[in-house]
Amino acid sequence: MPDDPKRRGPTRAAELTELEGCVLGVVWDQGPCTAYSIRRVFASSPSPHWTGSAGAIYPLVRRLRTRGLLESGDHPAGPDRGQTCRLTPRGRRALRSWLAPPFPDWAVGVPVDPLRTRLRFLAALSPAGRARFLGEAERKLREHIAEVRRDYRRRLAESDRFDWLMARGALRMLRARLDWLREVSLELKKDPNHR
Amino acid sequence: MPDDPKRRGPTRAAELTELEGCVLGVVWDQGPCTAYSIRRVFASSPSPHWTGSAGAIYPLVRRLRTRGLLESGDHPAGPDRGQTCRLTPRGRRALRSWLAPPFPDWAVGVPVDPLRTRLRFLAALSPAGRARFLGEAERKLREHIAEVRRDYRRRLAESDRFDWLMARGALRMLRARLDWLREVSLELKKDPNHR
DNA sequence: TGTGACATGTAATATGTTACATGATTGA
DNA sequence: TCAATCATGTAACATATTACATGTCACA
Repeated sequence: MPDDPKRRGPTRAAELTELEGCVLGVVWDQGPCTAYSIRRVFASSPSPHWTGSAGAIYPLVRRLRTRGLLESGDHPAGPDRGQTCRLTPRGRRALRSWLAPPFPDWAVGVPVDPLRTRLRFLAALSPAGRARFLGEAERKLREHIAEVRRDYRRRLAESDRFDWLMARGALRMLRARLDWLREVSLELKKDPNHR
Repeated sequence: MPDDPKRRGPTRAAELTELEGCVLGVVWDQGPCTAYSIRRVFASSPSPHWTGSAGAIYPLVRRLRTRGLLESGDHPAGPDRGQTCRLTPRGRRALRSWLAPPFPDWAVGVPVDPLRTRLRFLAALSPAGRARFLGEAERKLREHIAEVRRDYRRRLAESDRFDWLMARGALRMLRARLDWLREVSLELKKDPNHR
């Protein structure tokens, strides 16, 4: 194999992974906070991409501390209750450089979509199975859109402008998927048995 | 932490990861083929999500063989040149059940978008930095759309209907992102300094 | 005969998940 | 006081990446 086509790394010393960038962003956003409160942000976010599992966050925060991007302060409820962390100047620079252009190619590339992935192999199902696939996908997608909308409305009060814009982006994405599913349905109805 | 909010597993014995499902799909699609040819499919796919690295594919194929989802045959160029693999009946069932509803929630949820992720923290940049972010993102996104379109046209001859539908989906996704970026730009122009 | 592409793998490494362990706090 | 929840972690595990180690084949 050419052994190079889409390399992601090696992570230069100064570079951040997505999760590291997000964690710095959360700390920047919240001000001094504990690892646990960072976890809660991920756990309560509507995106299922990261669970904010303890085994991810605690070691990661330690790593960022070691690299001098976070520094610790005392916990407001007493020093024996763990530590809060806040951005160092270097951490702030790292956040900005993760955030800002130039973007890696994969960040701009086609986003991964598990439904699209599966559709590639849809011909492996019977025509009836294909119809079920599309029906179920459309149903769950509509449900999910409604849920995102609700969540977004519920958070309107606390959310700033960028939260709002993110939600708009997520909804645009979901609607594009839904439109696409309907297009696929129409296409398959024309000729359900065609491979 | 509630220690449960978005659990992904534990992978039941019969379940497949995304990559495993895709590999079964590729084998189903291509008929008997070698691990190397599976790698090539991933490496040449326009999606950057998996590199099809040797260290991922070879052990994975072995795993699927052990689980009885793939079985090996002789290599057409001689038995000392490795083995081809093809789906067993169980493998075919596994593929169909990975493919078909019910879908896991995260498969229908908002797709991950690194640009959207970053935008959440855009307020950490200066107003000029924000403008650069949006300009660069839009530029690279347009470039990428053109590239996907070219790739799609180039493959038109060899591609079946589902390839075509996948490409349509990818383009819809990319266009939705582009429209969103333009919406964000307009929004920020109204009031560039507002946090 | 040697150079580069093709092909098959393994090893070291990194990262994230689940599951578990532990202690403090709260409240019925 | 006992259970549930909050909070902080660690351990075992799975999986994917990069980088490396080989071997074969075409062909100049």
